[in-house]
Formats: sequence, C-alpha cells, structure tokens
Amino acid sequence: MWKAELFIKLVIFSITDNKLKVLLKDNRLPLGELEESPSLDKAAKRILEKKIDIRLGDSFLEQLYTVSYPDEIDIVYYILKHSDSIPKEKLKSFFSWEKIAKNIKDAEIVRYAVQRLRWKIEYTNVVYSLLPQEFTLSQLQKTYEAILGESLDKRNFRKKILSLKLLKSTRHKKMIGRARPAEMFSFRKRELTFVKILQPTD
Amino acid sequence: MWKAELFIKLVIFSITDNKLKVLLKDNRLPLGELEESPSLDKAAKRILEKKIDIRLGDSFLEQLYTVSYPDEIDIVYYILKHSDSIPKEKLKSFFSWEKIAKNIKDAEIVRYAVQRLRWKIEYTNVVYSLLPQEFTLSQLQKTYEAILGESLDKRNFRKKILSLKLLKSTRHKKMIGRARPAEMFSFRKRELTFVKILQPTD
DNA sequence: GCAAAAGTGTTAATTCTACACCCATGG
DNA sequence: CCATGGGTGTAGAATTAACACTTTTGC
Repeated sequence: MWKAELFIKLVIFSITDNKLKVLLKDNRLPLGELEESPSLDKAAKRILEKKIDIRLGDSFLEQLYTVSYPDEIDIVYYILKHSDSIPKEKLKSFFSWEKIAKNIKDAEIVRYAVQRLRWKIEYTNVVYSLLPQEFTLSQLQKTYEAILGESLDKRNFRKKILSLKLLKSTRHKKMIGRARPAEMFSFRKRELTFVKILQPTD
Repeated sequence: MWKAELFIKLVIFSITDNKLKVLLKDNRLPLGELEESPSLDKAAKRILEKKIDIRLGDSFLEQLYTVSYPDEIDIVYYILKHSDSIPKEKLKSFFSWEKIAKNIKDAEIVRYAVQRLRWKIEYTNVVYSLLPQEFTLSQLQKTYEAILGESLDKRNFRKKILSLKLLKSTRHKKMIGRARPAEMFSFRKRELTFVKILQPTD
C-alpha cells in the first residue's frame, strides 16, 4: 500500500483596507505536517497556532478539500480571522487574493476557497469571524463587499440583513471622525448559524 | 512524520423505486486503498471500476471531504449513477439513505453527502447523471422529489425547470401504460453546468 | 367510457431592485 | 456652517406559491 506524506494546507483569510486577503509564506499557502492526531480539525488548529503562531480563538475553520501531488497529499483548510486579532507584523504577509490568484502555484485552491466563502456568507452568519464583537452596519456591509467583490446598495443591504434576525443592537454608538454616530450591532451567536429560509412569523 | 493508511471511500447514489439509495457493503460504505495515482479523482474512478465493478461512464463524481480515524484517513467521494447502468445484481446492495443514516457507522458521511447533493441540484444540472438520456418531466420531478425528500407542485416545477433552458425536447413521446403519451426531454449538456442566475434575455 | 398520467394559467403574496434626500455630529 | 458618514421609504419588477380542471391515450 502506498503511503504519501500528509500535510495540512491553510488558506487564512482576513480583511484589511477593505480587501479580502490571504496569508502567504514564500509565495505559497502555509503548510504543516500532519502528525498523529485525534482529528483533522484539531490538526489544522494546531498547525495554525504552533507553526504559524496565530491563535484560532473563535475564528471559523472548515475543511475545503484534499488535493494530491506526486508524493504529497494536502488536506486544505480555510480560516476566517479578524485582522485585529492578528499581530501587525503578521499582517504584512497577507496579500489581496485577486492578485495572488493569478501568480502563485496554489491559485486554484485560493479561488475555490473564495468561492466557498462567497456561498457561505449568503446563507450563514459566518462573517462574524471577520468582524469584532461589535460593529456598525457599514462595517458589515464593507465586509460583504470585500468578499463578494462588488458594491451593494446600502438601503437594501440593511433591510435584508436586519430581516434575518442574526444581529442585535448593542445600544452603543460608534463615533467615526466628525460624522454622525453609528449604531453598533453584534451577532446573536458567534458560531455558525444557518439562515432560516422560512422566517418564524413573530 | 506520521504516515496514515489512505483510503478512498465512496458514497454511490442511485435512485430506484423513487427513493434515493446508497450502496453498502457489509453495512459500510465501500472502500478502496489509495495507490500511487496521478490524481485523487482518477483513484476514485479506478476503485469504482476495478473494485466495485461499476463503470463510471458519464456519471458525476466529486470529492466530498476527508475524514480521519486513529490509523486511517479516508478521502470521501460521492457518485451519482443512473440505475439502468447498474447490473440488477448490484442494485440489491443499495439501501434507502434515510434508513441507513441512523444505523451505520458512516451515517454522518451519508447525511453530509445528501446535503451536498441537495444543494447541488438547486443550482446545477447535476441530476442528468441520475437519469437516462431521454426522460419525461414527471421523471425529472420524481428525481428531484426523491433527493429533496418532499413533493413539489407539478405546474410550478415545470415552469421553473423549463425557464432555466437546461433541457431540450427530443420530439419523442413516451407511452406509459394506457395514459396520455408524455413529451421527452434531454439535457442540453450532460456535464456539470451552473444555472445562470441572470437569464440572457432572448 | 373510464382509468391513468400529461398538460396547462391565473392570482395573490413575497422578494428584489433601483433610487435620493435628511440627520447628527465635530471641527 | 460645513464636511462626514449614518440613516431612512417607496414604487415597479420579478419571482414564488397556491391551486383544479381538461386532454390524450389504451383497454
């Protein structure tokens, strides 16, 4: 029986400057050896924390798929990480996904990860993991825009997102410069929640 | 570095008696050793054909995800197979997924595969691989119903499916018993095609 | 002529889209 | 008082959902 070398490969997403970015090391997605481990999820977490030195915290982590090379098999995970929870120094290694998706070897993986992420934000609350505990609707909208790569109508976005009942107001206000203060919201649950297609009529 | 034994595990779907069924061997999903191989997709095809003795043909095959056990790693694929292309003898090993999803060890995998399939039929033409070349709209509807596990309105279903422009009439008629003959259709493409959200206005 | 499955339209409800102005604040 | 970003409503279009009767055929 053939035994390949097994690695966990990570697509670590974060948003800075309103751009969806991915962590690269030497122009490749970071990689870690798979050691004997109770589960692949735990192995991915371990590599993120031990090897890349980023805490998982309440970030979202999910398996993407597995890809084979001549003598190597990579189980790919993607991770969503709020940029405030990443050390400044590390943030320099994050690159706008659109640029890298043309150049690097792992381009196909990155493109697929973005596709998966785009689907996922449509029917879950998964963006919570790219945002701080509290945020304004504008921040949330910019997050969606960065992921989808298109701009959204402010009024329609607010109507839609509020109708999903995933958010609750924190009654706090955020001042940005000298503008009107914005109401702040938080996710009711900071864990993966699927959007109800049929709203419970309350 | 730890090297696990690598297997390909298959969730082979087919529809008989208007039920979505899955192939089991000894109450488990069939398994094959991963040999050195140009790609995982090819390895899955090889195992399907050599080990389980079912031709892939133009059936749909896609990687689902990878799951680890203490000394074994299984890369799971799912396959959609039209029952006419399966030998009668083999069909006896197919079991209604709803029943097995409670009993067998691989239940979680089967449930996830069904979920993936349900999503996939909503926005692609992937059901082509569960149907013969030509079929009636009723057959198509029953296929959807078997997968979704709910019944659909005949008129709405026909309107919707025809508006997607995935089908073309073959101008043939199918007689079933002594009822009115039904018009037969085929898929324009028997390969994965995503549904256009924005219809080209023609 | 009747059993069996095919085929067909309309209406109301809902959701989606496009679109522009006033508000609260700090400087 | 003005620059900045926050906040809000409506009308038309498109989509979805609910619903029942007529047609064609073989026997």
